[in-house]
Amino acid sequence: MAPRRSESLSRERIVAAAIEVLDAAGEGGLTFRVLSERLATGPGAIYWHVANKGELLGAATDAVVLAALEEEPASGSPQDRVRAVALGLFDAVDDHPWIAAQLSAGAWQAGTPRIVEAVGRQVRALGVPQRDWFVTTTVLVQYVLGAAAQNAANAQAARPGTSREEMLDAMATRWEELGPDEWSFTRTIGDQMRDHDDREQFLAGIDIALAGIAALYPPP
Amino acid sequence: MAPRRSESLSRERIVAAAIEVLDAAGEGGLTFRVLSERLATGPGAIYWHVANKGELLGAATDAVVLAALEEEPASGSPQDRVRAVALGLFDAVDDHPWIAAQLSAGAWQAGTPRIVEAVGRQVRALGVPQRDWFVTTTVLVQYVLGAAAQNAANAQAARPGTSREEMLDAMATRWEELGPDEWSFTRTIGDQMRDHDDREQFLAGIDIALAGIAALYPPP
DNA sequence: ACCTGAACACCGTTCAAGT
DNA sequence: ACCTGAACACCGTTCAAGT
Repeated sequence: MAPRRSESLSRERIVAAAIEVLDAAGEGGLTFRVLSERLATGPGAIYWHVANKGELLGAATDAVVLAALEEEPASGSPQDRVRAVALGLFDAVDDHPWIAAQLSAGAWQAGTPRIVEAVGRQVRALGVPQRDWFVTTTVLVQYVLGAAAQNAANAQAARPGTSREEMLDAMATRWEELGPDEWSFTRTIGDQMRDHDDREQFLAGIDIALAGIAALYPPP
Repeated sequence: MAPRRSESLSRERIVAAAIEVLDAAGEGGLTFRVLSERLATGPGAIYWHVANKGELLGAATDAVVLAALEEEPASGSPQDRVRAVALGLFDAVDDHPWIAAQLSAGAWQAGTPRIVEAVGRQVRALGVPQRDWFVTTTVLVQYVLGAAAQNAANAQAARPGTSREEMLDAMATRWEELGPDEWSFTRTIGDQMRDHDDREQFLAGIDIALAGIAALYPPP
């Protein structure tokens, strides 16, 4: 059922529709034909408002990231606020897995400064000396975006019909069956991989980074 | 000039040719038609050895990752060996930027266990208690892959004709011109972003993680 | 078993023509 | 200024037919 054309086309309406399509069908499912049908126009019409598919994906990612950052609470310790920003982005990637590729590839797009600002303020509050603000903040942001992206990819990787548990179990079993010498480490962590919780694992990374920052820049 | 068909087709020859095309023309440049022309066959022939484009990209990524890990030295402190593995992957991504998308998306493919093994052995040597081996190793691997991927994306983002310096300078200037209140942090790190070195920045992340591990699991 | 190459069902993007 | 929709130049993938 083609939706009736209530309002005229606009960049915002196009981006909103693109997000719906992406959430429902993934990046491969977003097509100018599908999108224009949903908007009750022709494919060419979209190009009046958006330069190309890449820009459309970028705009959709930005919208999702901005929405995620707005929920960020304005109080708590710097550590807690870093965790809050990180978890907000983690959940956003979880809800919209297609932004993962954009975040790790689209590199420092329009939405990224917001993330930098949100994280950087806590880095400053943590007592990191000014000359290391950029490095420290970037490291945190890179971890958050990179880890969230890889988590989303893992979640997507399951072939339809296979649950997360089945997939983890299969992979853990494969690891446990590796050669004893060449794989002396990997063999032993199969059951930890089977049992782990993605969110906890992600937060453990934040805690390692925060502990490292505290160790390198001890508060007075 | 179409190369003469010296040997018969094989998965290895196809993957090797794919890597050459990818290095020269990027992911968008890899086409079954281009590839088959280079191999002096028809596009259909490739499908006898490779299931589809995704599998081909995965195999190419694996080959590059395995080659990078083989250069890893077998001596040094655990910290230095973590740095060596990390830098090896960083450089591999730098030389073959197209693997970035694979590494952050292809999640735990065939090459990943090797990375886990290489990093995990050092985590073990660092004295991390066994019950935290999986989390700690995964955090390090996620940082390495995520940060390397984002660095590659940044390097690629420059439009042809723009140097890295020009791009960084333009971005730094944009940051410095942001509103004083809303962007009180981001405004101040423009010059650090202008001057930073990608490799050093990447290694700083490793050092923060190692410092965090040392703080959370103090050696006896 | 392995390769050929035409054909299929798509894509993103453009653009003359309309309003 | 904005929209239409046919057309262009591609894709990945399949498959009957060959060797």
